Amino acid sequence: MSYDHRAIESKWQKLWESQAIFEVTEDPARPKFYNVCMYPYPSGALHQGHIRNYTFGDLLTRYKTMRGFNVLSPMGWDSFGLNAENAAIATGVHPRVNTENHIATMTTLIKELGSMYDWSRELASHDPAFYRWDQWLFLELYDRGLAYKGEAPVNWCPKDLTVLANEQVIDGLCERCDTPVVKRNLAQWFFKITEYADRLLDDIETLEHWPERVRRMQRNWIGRSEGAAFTVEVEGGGSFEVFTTRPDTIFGMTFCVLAPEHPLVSQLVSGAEQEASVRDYVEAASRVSDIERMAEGEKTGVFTGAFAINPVNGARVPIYVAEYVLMGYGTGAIMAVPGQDQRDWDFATKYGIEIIRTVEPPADWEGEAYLGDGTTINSDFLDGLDQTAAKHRIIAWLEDGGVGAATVSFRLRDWLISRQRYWGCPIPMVNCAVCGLVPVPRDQLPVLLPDIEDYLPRGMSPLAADEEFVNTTCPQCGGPARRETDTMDTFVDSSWYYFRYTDPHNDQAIFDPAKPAYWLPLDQYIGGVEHAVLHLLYARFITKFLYDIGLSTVEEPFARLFTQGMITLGGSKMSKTKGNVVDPVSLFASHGADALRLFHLFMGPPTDDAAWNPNGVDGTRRFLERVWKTATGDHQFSDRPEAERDRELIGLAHRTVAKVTEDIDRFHFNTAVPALMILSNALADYVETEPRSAVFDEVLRRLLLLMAPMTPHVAHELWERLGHGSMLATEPWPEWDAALAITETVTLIVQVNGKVRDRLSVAPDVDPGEAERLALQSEKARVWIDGHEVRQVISKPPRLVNIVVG
RNA sequence: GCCCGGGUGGCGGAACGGUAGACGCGAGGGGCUUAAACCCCCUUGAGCCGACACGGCUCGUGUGGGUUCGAAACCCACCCCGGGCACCA
Repeated sequence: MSYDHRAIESKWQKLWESQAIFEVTEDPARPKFYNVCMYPYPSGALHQGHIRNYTFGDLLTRYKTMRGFNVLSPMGWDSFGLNAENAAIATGVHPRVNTENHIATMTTLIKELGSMYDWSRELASHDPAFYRWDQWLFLELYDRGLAYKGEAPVNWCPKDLTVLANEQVIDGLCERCDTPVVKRNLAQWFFKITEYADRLLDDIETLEHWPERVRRMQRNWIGRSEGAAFTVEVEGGGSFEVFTTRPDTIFGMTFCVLAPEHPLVSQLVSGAEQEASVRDYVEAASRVSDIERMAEGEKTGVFTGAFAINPVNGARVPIYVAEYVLMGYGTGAIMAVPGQDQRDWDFATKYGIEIIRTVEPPADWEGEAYLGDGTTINSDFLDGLDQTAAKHRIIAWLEDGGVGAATVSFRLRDWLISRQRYWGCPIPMVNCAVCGLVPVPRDQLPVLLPDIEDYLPRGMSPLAADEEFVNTTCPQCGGPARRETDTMDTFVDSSWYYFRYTDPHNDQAIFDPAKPAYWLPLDQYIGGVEHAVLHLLYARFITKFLYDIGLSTVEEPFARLFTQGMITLGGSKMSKTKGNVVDPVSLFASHGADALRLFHLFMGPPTDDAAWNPNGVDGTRRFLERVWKTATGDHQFSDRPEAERDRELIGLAHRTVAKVTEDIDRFHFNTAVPALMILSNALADYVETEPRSAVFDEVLRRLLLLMAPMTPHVAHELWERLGHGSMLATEPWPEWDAALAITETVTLIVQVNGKVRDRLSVAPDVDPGEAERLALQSEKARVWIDGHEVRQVISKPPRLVNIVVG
């Protein structure tokens, strides 16, 4: 190999760092560009996904810097969380020790990639200087009723012995350990994200530079549905609320269903002959995990013995308890309309319940429940109306009678933030026997996470065993009190860390609002698509909250979101469990960081999953070798018609600048790289022997400028060796001249009936008549034209002439 | 079931409705070398015609239709792969 990547990479990494090129402050004179790669969990290893992420991010940092932006690109650590704690349980080493070792290792590796950050702003969520403000944020939410403790059926992972947010349950399984999740009634801390549901949904429309896929996933997740809620009286006393999206079908309600967890159930059956069977059913339902519930194909349920009164016509209908109604959605109770709902149809059929159609199905309808539009029937004063009119009419009727109202239901639940685990941010609350729940005063923050010996989860936070931590005095009455021992979900940390980057060392406030006022929103946020609904939704929520309390000038934190694809090998995601990991760090040693970076840019569209090619980095290294050889060789220029050849090469250089610029701007890195290869190959062909020419120097200069953000070490080294005194990283990005970018000749395609029959070389500005004449004269085309009538000639000079013959 | 993406050589992938397969990997052949590696050159969608060579023809972007002078791209139907959501009332 002709260049020593180890030597030049470490040389330039040191220079960039010592010259603090990527350390920035607010500068109103320049346009800002706030660029963040999602901060990593410090696992201790750098995998290909990280490399891909940071290569894209660094490319942008460097590119935007060259384009004159004031670029902030910080780095930090998502350093709380279950992984470190589980590792601690396995090894006995304190999570802090492990975490901090991992951070040190990963910092070194990230620097070896040549990826540049403003390290003066580094933060870590396990640092009390950071999590102190998690606690402060919690108190702000608490003061406004947006953080609350409530008993609710929660997702419980029996293996990790902790609760999970809805978003952390995948197909009924714990997202970390794939254990089936069960429901438990527990007192837990929640953030009231549902209060923001409408704004979170509506503002998705403003996120025009987000991938449509992520926007759709968030819309889905929030799951807004419009309908009506109304009260159903129970015969003999009592009532319950139901929610429906189809109030127009109310006359078809032939039974009602309560969720097994519905609070009215036990009251309804108390003393009834059905009491035992209903209690058995509810008991059985509570024992199975959601995944088992879903696996049940057939709907099951049990009659309560009670009857409800349909408010619209006084009909007496049976009340059932059935698993297919979920306590977690709507009101946990439904009016069942088997004629217009397939689930209700199935249930009614199984239990012999009456079915009334209230919407006229099409004449040829052979299905069961009819969900489509039609004329309303069997519905008294709604008869003859279409669905929209019927909905309006019935809602007005419900409202007039004080029975119900139009309402909106969300699939989104409040965000459950408490975790019964050790390695997280303590919740800053105390329980006083006299005063109840009392917030820790802000001047007593942070509530420090104590060092403990035993992190084994026992269904309560390990902190509960630390008497010294737990026992405290009540901030209100001074009497004895006990601290909250749950810690916060790590997604609380990540929902605001990008604010903290703008003022990372502030020990008086979470940040000075003037700082994010300058930097936010993020101009680019880059990370994996797996965060589409978790982190990205929570972060939007917290930003809106910070906006509401006057700390943020923006309601949406991420102006542009880029979600990168995964790296796959042998058809599946690279992962330790699959055993198909290619360690990127060994490639630093063998091929160098530049070659690895370039391959990540080259391997395919950045949004798509990309298959790892074991020989790919060989290829990009070969390219860099050729550039090196071309740039450093002693060249002679042979006799040739110089002017024309020079113009061609200059033209290509200008076209390449245009193409690479455009491709970077639209994140098409995989097509920018080939453009560089073509230019460098042309340059290599151009040189034969010495001495250098001005054209060669100019084209090479441009090539190195274009390479600077992609393969910064090689580009900087060659830049220096060619005698440029400046630092390449701060050189302005090259411009291009459209006049020079023009080619001498272009290929004119001659088609006959749409088939290519000849290719002619013409001037780029050839006029339409001339192009047509040349095409019609083409001998190769004449073979296909002669003997036929020319019916039409489509002339699109200078690229194409299509001759239509009959 | 509903909602999205996507199907192009041996592989990753290019291609404003206008030369399909850029660029790279791999493979084959040749050169360099005592030899190998590196490196350099040539070939590389399929089939066929022609032949010293230049060349030429037909087919070809999941399948079947359609629109168009012209379709990988636009429209309709279907098949397959990937993802998201899902007893959501």
